[in-house]
Amino acid sequence: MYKVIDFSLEETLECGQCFRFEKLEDNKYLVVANSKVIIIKQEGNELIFENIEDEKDEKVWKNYFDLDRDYKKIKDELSSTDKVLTDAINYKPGIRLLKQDVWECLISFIISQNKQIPHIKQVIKNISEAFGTNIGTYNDKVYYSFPTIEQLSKATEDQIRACKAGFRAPYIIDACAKINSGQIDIYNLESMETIKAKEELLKIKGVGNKISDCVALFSLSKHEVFPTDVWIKRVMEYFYMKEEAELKDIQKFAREQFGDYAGFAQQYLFYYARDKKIGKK
DNA sequence: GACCAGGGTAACT
DNA sequence: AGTTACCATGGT
Repeated sequence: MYKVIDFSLEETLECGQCFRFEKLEDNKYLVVANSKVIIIKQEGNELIFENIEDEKDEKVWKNYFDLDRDYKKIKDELSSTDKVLTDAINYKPGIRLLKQDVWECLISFIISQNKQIPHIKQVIKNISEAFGTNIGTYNDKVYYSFPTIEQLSKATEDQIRACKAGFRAPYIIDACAKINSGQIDIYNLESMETIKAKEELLKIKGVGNKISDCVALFSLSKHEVFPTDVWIKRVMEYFYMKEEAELKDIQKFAREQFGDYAGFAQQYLFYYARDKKIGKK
């Protein structure tokens, strides 16, 4: 059990950064990550892990939920920049940026392109069931870990297509080939400069600016990047640019406006825009 | 049935 | 170097 502040389990899981969770009840979730299934619930400012084994495990999940970071400081600093962002922060003040595994995060966001979140979750589940490891049962349902690099590298393009990945299947094959061969060392990216890490990720087919930004933010702790998807584009044009803007101009603006915490700002704005359907018609 | 989704590639000017 | 069709699949 932990005391948590500036944290909402629901907001953190539902804000679109991760895909392997199920809502069991209000403020109670099943999460699949770190090759484990955990049941976690929040009661006020208490966070309760129902099936955690030892202290080492606790550390892993504390790290996963980014519980040691001072979010009040981040939110205060971001709130001082402008009113729009203040509104977005106050709308979902309990969001935290998860620390996700870089391999799973990369493949997940390759799958995400041009897809809605429920579909993304389904395809990742299909792939895990097809190639991952049985990691336990809950409510008579069997859960599978996200496949390792080795496991997924055994898959054929047709098998991945069968998981409903569609045209993204060859991209996943390419990622497996480049990573399993050692050509790209994704577990070394965190120690690199953001630009260098992105360069490496961009070598993979189907990985462009947005997906590499998501990996950088959600698993490499590169908190200054500003992943710009359709929703972020809309919210930025609607509130800040006041006209249609190009990707590079939006990202440049965001870095100047939000500074080194641009990635956090992005996540508050994303949830806000998507929930309120900002700029959509 | 048209349109869109946490985009990116390749084939065009 | 800048635009544009197209890529599978499911929801609205």
